[in-house]
Amino acid sequence: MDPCTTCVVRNRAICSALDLNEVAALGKMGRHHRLVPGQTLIWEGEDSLLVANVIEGVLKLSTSLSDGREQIVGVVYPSDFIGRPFGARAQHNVTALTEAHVCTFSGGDFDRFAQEHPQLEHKLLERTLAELDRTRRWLLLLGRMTASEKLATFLLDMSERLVRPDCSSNGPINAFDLPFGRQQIADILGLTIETVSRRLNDFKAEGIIGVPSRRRIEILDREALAGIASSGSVR
Amino acid sequence: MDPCTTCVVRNRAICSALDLNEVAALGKMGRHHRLVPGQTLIWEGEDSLLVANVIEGVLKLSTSLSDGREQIVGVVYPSDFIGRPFGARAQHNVTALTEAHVCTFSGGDFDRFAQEHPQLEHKLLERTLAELDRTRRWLLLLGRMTASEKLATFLLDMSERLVRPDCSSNGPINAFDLPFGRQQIADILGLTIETVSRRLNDFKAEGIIGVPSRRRIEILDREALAGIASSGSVR
DNA sequence: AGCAGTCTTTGATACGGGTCAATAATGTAG
DNA sequence: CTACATTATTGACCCGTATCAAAGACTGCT
Repeated sequence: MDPCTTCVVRNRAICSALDLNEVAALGKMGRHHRLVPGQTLIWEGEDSLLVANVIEGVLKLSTSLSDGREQIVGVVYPSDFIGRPFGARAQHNVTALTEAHVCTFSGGDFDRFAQEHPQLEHKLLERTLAELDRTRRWLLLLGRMTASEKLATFLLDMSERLVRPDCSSNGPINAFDLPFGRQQIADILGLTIETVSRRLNDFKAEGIIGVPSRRRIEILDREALAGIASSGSVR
Repeated sequence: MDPCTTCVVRNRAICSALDLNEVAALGKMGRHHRLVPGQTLIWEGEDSLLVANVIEGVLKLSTSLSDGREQIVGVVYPSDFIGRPFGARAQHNVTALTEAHVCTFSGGDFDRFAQEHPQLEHKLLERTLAELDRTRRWLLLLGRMTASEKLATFLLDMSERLVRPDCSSNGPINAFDLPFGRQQIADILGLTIETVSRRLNDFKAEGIIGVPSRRRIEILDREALAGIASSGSVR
C-alpha cells in the first residue's frame, strides 16, 4: 500500500502541494530511511545527489574548515526539505542529531518530477525564500552580536521553533529540551563550548533561565532575554 | 515601444525564461528606476512590497541592530533579482552602492504573473537555491574565520564575481575596482574598518596584493591568498 | 553498584580584534 | 589653489572571547 497516504507530514511537507494521484507517483520514487544520532546522510562535496523530506527527528547542516573548525549552517525539523535540487553538488553535510526518519529521492528523479508539477516547485520556492531570510538574519547574529546576545537570540529562536513537532499550541513555549549538546550550540553561534557554558550559567545566575538538566531549558524571564537578545534588532 | 526587447540583461535575468509575448506582458507591469549611490529602494520591515530586476549597478542588502551595528547580508549585481515575492515583509534594506538602474514590479502583480508562468518560478527557484548556498558559505566565514581569512576569502570572491558586468572573459580577474568603501567591507565581513585597513596593508606589505588607489585591488599572488583563505597557514 | 567514557563546568592566562584618538590622504566646492 | 568634509590609516590600549588545563557531572555498561 502507498505509505504516503498515512504519512505524518503529508500535510506540512512540500507534498501538500500534490493531490492523491500525484503524491502516489512521487511516493513510488521515494525510499524511507532511518538514521541514528550522528549518522550522516549527505557529505559536503559529494555529487551523488539526493534530496529528502524529514518525517521525524532533527538534523543539522554543517560545513567545516580543513583544521576542523565547524559551523552549523542550518537545522531541519519534521516536514522540512533537505538537499539541493537541480544539479549542483552538495554544499554541506547533513547529519542526524536525534533518531530520524527521512524519505529520500534521487536528485534526478525529483528534479524531473518537480518540473512537471509547478505547484510543487512553488511550495519549494516559498520554503527556500523563507530559509534564505532566516539564514540572512543569522548573518547579523554571527557577524555583529556578542556572545550573550547570540545566546539570548538562540534561546528565543528555539522557544519558537521547537513547538512544531506536536503542533499542539502555536506561539513560543517556556520550557523545552534542546536537540543539541553544548558543542553544537557553539557551532551554531560561532562560539566555543566554554563561552556557551559560561554565558548560560550567567543567565541562570541572574534568574533569567533555568537549566534543570543538561539539555533542558526553562525561560523564566522572557523580557530580560529579549532585552539582551538585541540592543533591539530593528523589526 | 517595449523596452524589454532591448534590455541589456534580457538574457541573463529571470526574464530569460520567458518568450517575447510573455516578456512584453511582464514589461507592461514594470517601472524603470534610476538610483543614486546611497539611495535606498526598500526599507527593512516595510510591507509595501516591491520586487525588481537589477539592470545596472551594484546594491547591498543590509540589516542592523538598534545601536547602529550593521551587517551586509547580500550584494546584488546586474541581472540579479531583488525582493521577497509571496507576501512576507521586507527583511532587510536594499541600498544602491553605485549609480543603479532597476526594473521594479509591485509584489502582488509579480506574484500573480509568476504563478501563471512556471518557467519563471523555476528560474527564480534556481537563483534562490544558489543564493542560499552562497549565504550559507558566508555563515562559515562570519562564524569561524579570522580577520585575515575573511579578507582573503572576500578578495578571491570579488575577483570571481566582478567579471560579470562586461561578460568579456569568464574566470577570475586579477585587478578590479571594488564597489565598496572600507566601512562596507567591514560590514560584509563582520569586522571594524580599522581591522580591514590593517589586514589589507599586511597583505600589501607581504606583496600578496597591490592597492594602487582606494578602491582598486590587484591580486599579485593568488596562491598565497588562497592559502590564507583556506585555513590560515601563511606561505 | 562501580567503572569508563563522554560531556560540561570552572579557572587561569593569552591574544585577536575592538575601541578611542590622532593624523593623513583623498575628494569636493568655491 | 585653498578650505573643508569625508574616508582611510596608524598607534596605544583594553576587553571579550579563545585557549589550555583540570575537575566535576552525567550516561551507559557489566
